[in-house]
Amino acid sequence: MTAPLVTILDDEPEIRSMLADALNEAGFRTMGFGRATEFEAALKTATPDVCLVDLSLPDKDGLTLVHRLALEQGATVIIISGRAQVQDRVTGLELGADDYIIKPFDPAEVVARIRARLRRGQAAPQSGNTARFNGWTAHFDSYILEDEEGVETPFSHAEGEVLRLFLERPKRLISRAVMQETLGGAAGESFDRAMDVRISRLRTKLREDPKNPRLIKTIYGAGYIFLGDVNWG
Amino acid sequence: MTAPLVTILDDEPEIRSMLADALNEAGFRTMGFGRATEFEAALKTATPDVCLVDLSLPDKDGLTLVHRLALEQGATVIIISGRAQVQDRVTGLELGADDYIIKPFDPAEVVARIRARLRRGQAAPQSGNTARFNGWTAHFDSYILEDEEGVETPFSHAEGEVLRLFLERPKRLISRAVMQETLGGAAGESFDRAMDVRISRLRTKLREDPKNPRLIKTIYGAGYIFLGDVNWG
DNA sequence: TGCGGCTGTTACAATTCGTTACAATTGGGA
DNA sequence: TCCCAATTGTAACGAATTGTAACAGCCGCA
Repeated sequence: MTAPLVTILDDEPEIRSMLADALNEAGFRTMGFGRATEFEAALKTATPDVCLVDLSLPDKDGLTLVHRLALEQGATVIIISGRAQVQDRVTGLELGADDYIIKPFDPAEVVARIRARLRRGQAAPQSGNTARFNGWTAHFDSYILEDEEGVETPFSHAEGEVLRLFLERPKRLISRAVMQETLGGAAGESFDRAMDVRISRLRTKLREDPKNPRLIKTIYGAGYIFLGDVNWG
Repeated sequence: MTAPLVTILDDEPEIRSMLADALNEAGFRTMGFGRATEFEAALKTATPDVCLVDLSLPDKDGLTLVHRLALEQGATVIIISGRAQVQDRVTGLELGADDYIIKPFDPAEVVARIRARLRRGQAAPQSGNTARFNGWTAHFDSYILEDEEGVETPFSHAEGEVLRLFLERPKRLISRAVMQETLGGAAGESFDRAMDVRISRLRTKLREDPKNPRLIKTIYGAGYIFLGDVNWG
């Protein structure tokens, strides 16, 4: 599967390259344009998944362009603008933009917002759905745990909740209380043994030696620590 | 069609009423809550289209709640927060929020952003009667499901309803209740097994491995998630 | 009228997951 | 060091949920 394509339409070269760098690093493909006419020409051959558009363009009215993009192309459009008035934002969104980001912005936020848009429809580049650790690969979108040799073991929803919690906080103590709250939600108070059973089942799938756990370590009287080296994405 | 339902979870009554007023005027139905527990109780009977959530709640961690909402309920979640740091916004969005609005905000912008989200959700069915996903092509006008190699399998009306529902809301949890409502209409409570049978038949046509479904995933006790990368058109 | 496809119902099998019971482990104090 | 109570691991059980094969009614059509 190819990485999603993000187009950047902004007349300032520094902003273009800043965005392109951040997006490339996050696993997107990018194309940058300084003028609306160039951009429109490129649209005839490429079909971007997301269009970042600066409203203040030298050669064209940005809002009209956004409107056309949203309406005709059905593309995901995110406006980037120096105009911070509420009225500007409202009209931008009403005209069909999916988001409105104000300059100056942090590239990390732009990436996060693009991912949030893509998550709802098309494929995001493995944004938060896959984690690698100590030879294992956990696929949270397909609920599959993958071996070093590629052997696949499915895991259930409940097991996934526990695993995700561990992978989000590696090498830190996770107290029993925190677990209870994160997982059980409004669960019953007294029957916290369900927690232990979930962990036990997860350990089985991870082929942990009970006497010598390498990944999920129990801290007597406190909670658990996940010891893997986690890499998301 | 009834007006979309927006829930407001914020511990400040003035903010709740300000949002509720603006949203009602814009034609939405609203429900307000001051505590996470009340809100969670209400979720058992109501299915909101959009959830506005303030992160600083008196009785619960807002981020965890957002994560659960997005993951398990499949709801559109918009965070409203006083925390303006980029890192806060990024984590909020990564945890599944669809948008992140910073206090103080203008109600008009909130309305515009909610509309932008809902527009996306409803635009999909309009955009065509053919959908591509993971090597398959579904033709809803001719009731034909097409293989990577062009092999055609007809599907029935009932199967098409389920498939369309999935393709319109990919990668989101679709609760059993929502399915029931969208499909069966005024179906009886006790005979909801028809749902399961429809899904089973659809799975067969999609050649899913029952032990290891890659497209239609069951979430025990909650509903289903369609995992394909959908492209309408 | 008979046939065939579609779809809901039913029944039973499989799965998930919490609960329980009991075994194993830990750590503090006698 | 040994003992004991608290804590944790996990096998086994069972209730709830889900999968699906088989059956039956319905409808359109030749």
